Amino acid sequence: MELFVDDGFEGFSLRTLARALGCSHTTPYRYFEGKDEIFAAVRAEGFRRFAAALRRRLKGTRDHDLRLRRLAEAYYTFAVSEPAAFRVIFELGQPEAEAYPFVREAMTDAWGVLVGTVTEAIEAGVIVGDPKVVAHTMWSGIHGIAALQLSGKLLMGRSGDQVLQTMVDALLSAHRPPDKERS
Amino acid sequence: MELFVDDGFEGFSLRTLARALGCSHTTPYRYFEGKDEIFAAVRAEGFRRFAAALRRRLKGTRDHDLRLRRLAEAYYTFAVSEPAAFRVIFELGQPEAEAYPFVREAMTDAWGVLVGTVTEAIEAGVIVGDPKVVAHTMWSGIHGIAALQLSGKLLMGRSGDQVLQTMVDALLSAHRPPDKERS
DNA sequence: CAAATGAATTGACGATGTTAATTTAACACC
DNA sequence: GGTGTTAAATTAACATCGTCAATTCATTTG
Repeated sequence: MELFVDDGFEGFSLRTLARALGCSHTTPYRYFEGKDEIFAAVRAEGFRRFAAALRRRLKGTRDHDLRLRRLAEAYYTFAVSEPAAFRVIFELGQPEAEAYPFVREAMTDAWGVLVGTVTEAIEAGVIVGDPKVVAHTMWSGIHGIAALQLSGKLLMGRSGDQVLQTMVDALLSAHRPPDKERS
Repeated sequence: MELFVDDGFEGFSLRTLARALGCSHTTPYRYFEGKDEIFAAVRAEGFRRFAAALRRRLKGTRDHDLRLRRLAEAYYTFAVSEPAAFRVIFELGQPEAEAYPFVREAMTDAWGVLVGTVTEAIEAGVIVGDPKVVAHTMWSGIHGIAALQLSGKLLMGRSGDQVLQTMVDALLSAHRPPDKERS
């Protein structure tokens, strides 16, 4: 994953990887079937780091509203603090990589954190709606901010925090129960 | 851009392009300085199509609320109906491509449609807030849905429309003026 | 027609992903 | 300790890629 930070995304090569590892350029073929699987392995690792970062930020927080806010914050923070991992995970247009089962597994695990937190908040009555739809809406909102930030299209790169705050407030207030108390 | 649809994103090669054009593999060098500039040209074209699609959908609509909804719809529709162009535009992690002035130009033009429509709606009193922040928030929300849809992570690929509807409703209702009439 | 200029092609170089053949290392067994 | 077997790593080679230099072809100009 370090090679992605240095050489960018396209410039990644097995041979420089092998050079960095101190072995010959075909040694990785003994452990992976080719570049695609190495790619997939890095992707899976990215998903694992992502899920771990989300869970870490959630740990110890009981209040559902705060959990949702912290989840959004962790999502965005992960994107800007580990851009290489975020890119590897969310880069558009590599549908074949998810064919590897261990990538799908790591992906659904990370996704489970997001959808699970939303579902718990709905069950607790903090917000209302179809868990899947609400989860995907919130996730999409945060993801869009992170994605545009990473490609340098968000406010010319400055202060994504304010946009994030606006987004979270809007999404939460739109899904408040009509006129109930939180249990 | 067709080659991106067929061969994916990484598999694009100048030589197959030349083969498809019926010329030799170095002929493009007479018109472009290299692969990067060809890439940038395709990117600029993508931005132009994007801006054109947005303007086309906006044409003839006066009501600001409807304009914002149609803009969001056009954004999403463009992503799913022209995924190759959308990828070329919004793929993460190619900051060097925007160095070409004609790419920046096409990008700021497309961006102007989005920020302009939001600004007009704010000036008309339909929604409130800092134009830049509101525009980026709405854009991010729609963009996130489109991006996740394209990478197959949105509701397992089905029914992004419901998520889009939820998102737009949430973002619009959150920015309504406190208790005023629309002028 | 000759000269000169622009356009297109060929040839070559280093680098990449991948496969096949070859060498090196490690280990059980008589 | 020597032997056969298996795993691991290396070397060699191939097709392809982006790019540059030299060359050929075409077209216009005087």
